[in-house]
Amino acid sequence: MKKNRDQTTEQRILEAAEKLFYERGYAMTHTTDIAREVGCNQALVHYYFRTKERLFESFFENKIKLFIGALANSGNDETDFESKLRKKIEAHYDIIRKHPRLPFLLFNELSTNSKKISEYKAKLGETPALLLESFDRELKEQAQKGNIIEINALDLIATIISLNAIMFIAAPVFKALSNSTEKNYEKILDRRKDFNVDIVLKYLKPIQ
Amino acid sequence: MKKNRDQTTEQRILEAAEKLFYERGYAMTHTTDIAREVGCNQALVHYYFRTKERLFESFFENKIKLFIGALANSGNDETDFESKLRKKIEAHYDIIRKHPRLPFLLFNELSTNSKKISEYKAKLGETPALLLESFDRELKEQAQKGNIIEINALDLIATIISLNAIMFIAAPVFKALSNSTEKNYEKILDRRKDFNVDIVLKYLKPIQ
DNA sequence: GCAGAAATTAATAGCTCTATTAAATAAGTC
DNA sequence: GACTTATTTAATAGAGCTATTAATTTCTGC
Repeated sequence: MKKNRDQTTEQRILEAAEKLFYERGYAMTHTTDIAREVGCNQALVHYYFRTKERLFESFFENKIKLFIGALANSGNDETDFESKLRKKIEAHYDIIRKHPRLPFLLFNELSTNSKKISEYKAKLGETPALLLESFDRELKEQAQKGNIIEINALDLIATIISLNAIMFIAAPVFKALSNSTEKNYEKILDRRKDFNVDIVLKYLKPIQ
Repeated sequence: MKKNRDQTTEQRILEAAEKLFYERGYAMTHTTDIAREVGCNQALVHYYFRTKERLFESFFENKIKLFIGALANSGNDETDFESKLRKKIEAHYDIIRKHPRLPFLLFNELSTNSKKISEYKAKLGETPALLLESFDRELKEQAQKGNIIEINALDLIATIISLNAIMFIAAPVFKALSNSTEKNYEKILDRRKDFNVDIVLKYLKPIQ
């Protein structure tokens, strides 16, 4: 246990946990596995994080922020609404591509653990609701200007998230279905980003 | 253990398992829980299904067929391509609404268990690939006729599946985010079916 | 280099879960 | 009703998991 690749043991445990939680989810990842992955004693995992639950929380919160942040914070410097939206979709897609198992884990934890929803709701307070409202207003404005059709924020966000996540959530299925090698599938993923932007923007475009 | 509501014990076990597997997934559902749900001894679960794994398989296969079948078999009697596609999307959406946890479970099992992919690939043989090919041909035909833009089958299927699944996969999040009561969310789900048809058909429509 | 703090390990208690086995009960069958 | 088979239960082996504790090693400042 001295492979000190410039990382503290705590960091290495967190990383190993991250990897395994992504791969197998919470229930199927054991502190024993994490220790084995790191190459340390299993008690050490508990020494640093006390419980498996806390360890999980440690990385889960960051990931949620990453996921939401991509949509909320990207493209806000664009003046043109279409460019702004495009940037948001692309940034969100890029984050997911970097963390392909993230959407899945996110939906999983938030839907099997209904406590967590209320926890995060309490923790985040009014912020999400306010963001949603302000996005709703923006969409209404843009619709009145005739730039887009009428749509509510939730529908649009759901659409973006689903389109961006699907190729990763269902990757094994699609890979098998299309007889894709890893490289081939990477190409499919490249294309898909533009596809998603196109489908959203085309839907929003008022009939000419 | 004599509440014989016209069902065999085996069926009742399978149903209880179904319910719990949907709610909690494979790992978090225990044969003990299933027995408690049924109101029988835990050993009985093993008596009928031998292992938890086999019990899981027993219902999982049916569900996969349900999911794929909705897309593959609906609307095929329509002559008009657009109507056909509309029917497929709607049927698929309806199945998911009836089994809201199905997409999630499906993606989960197929992505954590890469063995299963090859298993199903072996079991289903060429059928999926052939279906995909024939759908690809049909899309090319329709594109040549000028009825739709060019698109490959995988992209289209991925789009439909993702749009149809998102409101269910992310239901707890969206419910919390929109401050929806159960009834309110049902209304959102009603609307969403048409929304999904619209967004797909609008994307496919050639620019006029 | 030594005392005290931090990091790490070995060992294990205490649970929980799956699966099996043997015994008990219920349900046919002739 | 006796015999056979099917269903159900109680008990438990055996494995694996989390978390804790106490002991050991490594590090740090003086």
